[in-house]
Amino acid sequence: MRLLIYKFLAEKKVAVTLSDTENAFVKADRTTLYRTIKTFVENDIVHQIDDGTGTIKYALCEVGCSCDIKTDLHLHFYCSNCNETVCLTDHKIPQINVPEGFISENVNLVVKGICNKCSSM
Amino acid sequence: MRLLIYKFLAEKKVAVTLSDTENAFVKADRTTLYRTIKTFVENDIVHQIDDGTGTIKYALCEVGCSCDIKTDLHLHFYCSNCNETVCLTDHKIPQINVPEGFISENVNLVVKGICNKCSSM
DNA sequence: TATGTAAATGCACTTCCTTTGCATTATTTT
DNA sequence: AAAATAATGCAAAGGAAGTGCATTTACATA
Repeated sequence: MRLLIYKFLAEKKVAVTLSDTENAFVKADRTTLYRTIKTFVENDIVHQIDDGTGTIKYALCEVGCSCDIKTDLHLHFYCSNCNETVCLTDHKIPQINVPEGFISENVNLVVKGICNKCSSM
Repeated sequence: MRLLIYKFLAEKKVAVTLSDTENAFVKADRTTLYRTIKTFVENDIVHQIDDGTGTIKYALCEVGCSCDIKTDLHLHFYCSNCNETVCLTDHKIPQINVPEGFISENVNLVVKGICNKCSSM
């Protein structure tokens, strides 16, 4: 099961929701998928993305990704046309300055707009 | 009613959820608050913040804010200790480069960590 | 091979939040 | 004052995340 889900995520180029996975695996129960992905997340195999749509999306981490805040934070692009979220893994998040007293532990950067596929149509 | 809600938002220094507002106005109905805030959002009086907690938060726009992508996008800081989200209006979001073909319309940047209040305790 | 233990699965249910439909009440306009 | 428009409240729907428990499957070891 886990292998199947892993494969599914690997084939998808975009981040998927739990429902997406559910639709892909009609036979399996929602809970199984939920917990499997949760296991993946806990083991840094996939990362969660909150793209502002209200539903969490998941995507495989890059090869060699350690989910480390300093090196592995890339930005995500949410297309408001096709509703897909892609990982722009080559685009690391720039250094963000926070005021005195604030300690930053994590950064989430989502760019919303039209993706390359939709803009070329 | 709208004036009251506006005042409430103005007094709050942090972004609030719908529930927060609900607790502040026990007499008013949830729907009224919801719709009022929605109206505010549509008229660029407040902006929505998705800080990754799963519940949308709202905060007044700055004076003179036109919710314009080029000038008014500031970053938000979510404190994982006190669960509060503050607008760092002085910290504009840096220029984000997206690949060829992508058209960016909006940028959402949330830094997660410990806020100044909590770090000094 | 039998069997005991741990992990994985499925079902049902709960909870939380957002959103909408509809009837009622208030407010404005003519 | 009557008509039109807007605002409110109640109820309920809808979506999604998460949990408890029982059952099944897999695995290791005696």
